[in-house]
Amino acid sequence: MKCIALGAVEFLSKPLSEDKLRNIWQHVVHKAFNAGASAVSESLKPVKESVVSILQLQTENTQHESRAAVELEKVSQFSDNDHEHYPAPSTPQLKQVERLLDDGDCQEQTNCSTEKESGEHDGESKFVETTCENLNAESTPQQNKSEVTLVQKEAEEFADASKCESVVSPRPQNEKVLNNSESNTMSVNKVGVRSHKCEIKANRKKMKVDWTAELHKKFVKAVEQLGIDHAIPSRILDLMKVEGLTRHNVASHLQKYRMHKRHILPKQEDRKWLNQRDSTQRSYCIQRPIMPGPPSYYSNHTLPPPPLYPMWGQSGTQMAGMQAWGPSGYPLWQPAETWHWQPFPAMHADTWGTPVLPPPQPPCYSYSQNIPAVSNANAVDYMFGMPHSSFDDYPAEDVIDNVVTEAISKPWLPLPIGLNPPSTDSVLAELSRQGISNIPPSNNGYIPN
DNA sequence: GTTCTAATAT
DNA sequence: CATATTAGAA
Repeated sequence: MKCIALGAVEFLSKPLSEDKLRNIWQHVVHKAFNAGASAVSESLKPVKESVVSILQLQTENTQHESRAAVELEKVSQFSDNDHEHYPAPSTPQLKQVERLLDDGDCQEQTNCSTEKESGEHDGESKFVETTCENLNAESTPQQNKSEVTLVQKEAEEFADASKCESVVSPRPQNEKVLNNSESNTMSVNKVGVRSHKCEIKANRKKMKVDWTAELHKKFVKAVEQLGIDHAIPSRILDLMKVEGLTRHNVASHLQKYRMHKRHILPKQEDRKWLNQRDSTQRSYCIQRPIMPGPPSYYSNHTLPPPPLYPMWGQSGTQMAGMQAWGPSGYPLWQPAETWHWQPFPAMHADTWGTPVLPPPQPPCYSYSQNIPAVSNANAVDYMFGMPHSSFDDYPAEDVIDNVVTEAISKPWLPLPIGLNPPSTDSVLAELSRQGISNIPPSNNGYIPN
C-alpha cells in the first residue's frame, strides 16, 4: 500500500481480465473505506459515498466502463504540499473510477424502442413511434440526468418538424424478449403512464440508428450465422429481427464493418504473430483449417494481394483460423456462441484471440444449415469502432457488476497485491536497463503491500 | 431489383 | 464524429 500511496501505477493490458478488475475494485473500495472519514481524499470521497449508498440500496450499477490502467495514488496522505511531486499521470483514472461509482447512469442508453417503417413504402405504418419503456421513476439524480438528456433530445426533435431526428436503439439493452422469435411486426410498445414524456411521433422521418453494443452484437451474430459469404444486408436484417431497422442501416453498418475487418484485422494479426516471440504463455498456433465451401467472400479482385494479407486469400473467411485454434482445435462448425461462453479461467489478459463476452442472448440456430464460416466476432470487432470506444476491450457489464458488487460487499477481503510478477519483472528489467541495478533483492520482486 | 463501393452529406 | 444518403457499377 505504501508503494501505491507513493504513486505506483499499474498498467493493465487491454483485454481486462476479471481478476484484474476485481483487484482494482478491491483497492478502490478498500481505500474508500479505510481512509479515515476525516482523511478521505477529495477524489475518493465520492467513491465512498457511493459505495455506502450502494450498499444500502443494494443497487447494482451497470457499467461498461473499465480502465486499462488504474492509478491509485494521491491518496490523502500527502494532502497539502506534495501535490506537485506527483503530477497525476495523464490518465484521469481516478476520476473515471469515481464516475463509475458515482453516477450509476453513466450513459446507460435511454431505453427506447421504436417502430418505424421498414419496407420503404409498401408498408402501412409510415411513421415512427418511439416510446421509452424503462425509465424508472424520476427519483435519483442520475436518472434525472438521463431524463434531461432525453428531454433535450426530444426538444430537438420537436423543434423542427422537417428535420426531426431521434436516436433509435431498436432493442433495449435489457433484452427480455430475447428470443421471442416472431416479433417482427408489431410492437407498438404500450405507452406506459410515465412515457408521456418519451413518446415521440415523428412522421416519415429517418432515424439515426444508434449502434449500441447490443445492436452490434446482434449484427455480428447475424453476419456469423449467415456466413460471411452470404451476409448481405437484407438477410442480416432478417436475422437481426430488430424492428425499425432498415436495410440501409444495415448496409451502411455492414460497409463499415467490412472496412474494419479488412483494414484492421490483417495488421493486427501480423503484429500478433510477430509478437508471439517470447510470450511465456500459451503458444497457440493458428492453424488454418481448410474450409470447404465457397472461396473467399467477395471476388478476389477486391482483395488485397495475398502477400500483403495472407489471411484473406483463402478459406471462406479470414477469421476462420481464429476460431479453430488451440491445441486440438475446435470443430469448425462449432457455433460462435459456444466460445463466447468460454469460461474465464482460461482467460488471460494476453489471450488475444478471445476477449470474453457473455453472449447477449442465447444462441439462435435457426440458420444452422449454413454455418459455413463461423468467425470470431470479438476478434473482428475488437478494434471495430464501436459506439463508445471499443468496449469489447472491456469485460461485459455484468462481469463488472459482479466484480464491483463483490468488492463493495466484501470490503474486508484481503487486499490483493498491486503488482503482479509479470509487471514487476518488466519494471525491474527496465530499471536495470537504465542502470539502476541495485535493486534490493527484497522479497522475490514483489512489491510489499 | 439488389448489392457493393466510394464519395459526400448531415 | 458516426451514420445516412447518394451515385454508379456489377
